[in-house]
Amino acid sequence: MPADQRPLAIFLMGPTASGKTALACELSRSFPLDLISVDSALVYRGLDVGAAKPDAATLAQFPHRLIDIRDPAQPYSAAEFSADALREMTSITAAGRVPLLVGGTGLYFRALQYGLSDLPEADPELRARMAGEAAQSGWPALHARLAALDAVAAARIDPNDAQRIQRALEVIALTGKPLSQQHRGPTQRFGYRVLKLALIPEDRAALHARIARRLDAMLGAGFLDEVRSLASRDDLHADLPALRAVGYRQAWRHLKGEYDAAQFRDRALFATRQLAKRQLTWLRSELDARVFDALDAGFAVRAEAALREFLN
RNA sequence: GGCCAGAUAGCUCAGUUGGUAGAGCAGAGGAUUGAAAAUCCUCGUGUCGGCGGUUCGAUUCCGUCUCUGGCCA
Repeated sequence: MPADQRPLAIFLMGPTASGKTALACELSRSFPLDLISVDSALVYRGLDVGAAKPDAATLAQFPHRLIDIRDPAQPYSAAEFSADALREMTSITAAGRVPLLVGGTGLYFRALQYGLSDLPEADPELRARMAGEAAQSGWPALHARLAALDAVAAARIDPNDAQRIQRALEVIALTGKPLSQQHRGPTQRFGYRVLKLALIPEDRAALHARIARRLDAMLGAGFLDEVRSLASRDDLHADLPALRAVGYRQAWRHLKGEYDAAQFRDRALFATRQLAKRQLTWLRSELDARVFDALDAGFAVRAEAALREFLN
């Protein structure tokens, strides 16, 4: 069997508040790495403090690609990420360096590595129409319609899962073909030989404590002012993906008077912990990843050793 | 000190005309094809505050004690 000639790439994955950014910067001191962010919230300009975006000084010293590439009024998507990341990886590799993809968005990592089916992008008008219908008759009714058009997809999608029912119907409307009959992803294998590093905190309670400390730090660093300034724009609203991000959604409702300060903090905390849990679920399915305990001192040294071995 | 109202799942509470109890939130696990920090699914035995009494049987009724609110002194 011939040696694997594909260029190298590194994935650094972990839940929120696990220390991914710090490790990525640390590693890029010692190796010829260029960083690409894999994060559905960091793409938006103006989501800084509350999204735990690396600060300007850090970004100046360790540039991350795919941060601040979108206005919050404009939704981004996994498909766009996949194309953008591939393009950045190509350019990094061409420069003789190694891309390090760091982030916590499981679907983005998957879309990048395994591809998505060749499907049409979201159609806002169509979605608005379906949402209006659902408000009248309920999502289970639309699910029933989906069952008639695409039984396989309907069996997989829960009658209450508005988002997936909507997408499945949208694909049929736009292509005339059921979602379940569109094959998934490019058949060729991924163009990079990947080392996956997973930062998984073993001690959940300790992760929760870190999340709480970080939220309080965000609040002290002007998180609410940041959201106030977003709220002052008249082209932004609560249904945009950027403003549904953890913390922002709760801050928005607080500023609208729905939650008092204490409720806001509690709900933001809950939402962040729930995010971390879902991220960990993604990570457990990454069977070929090298796992490091993010809360264990010395994980950086071991990650570095793994990287050195991989790059040589 | 007196009167009244509470005391039930980690939290907020519902309920049992007496047959040992259930919601929301939190938490855990899972799914994940252009919104993914999204969206959805599954998971609830807890001295029903303590001790006595009545009863076949008390978390439920009665007494008493403790604690927490409120009102009156």
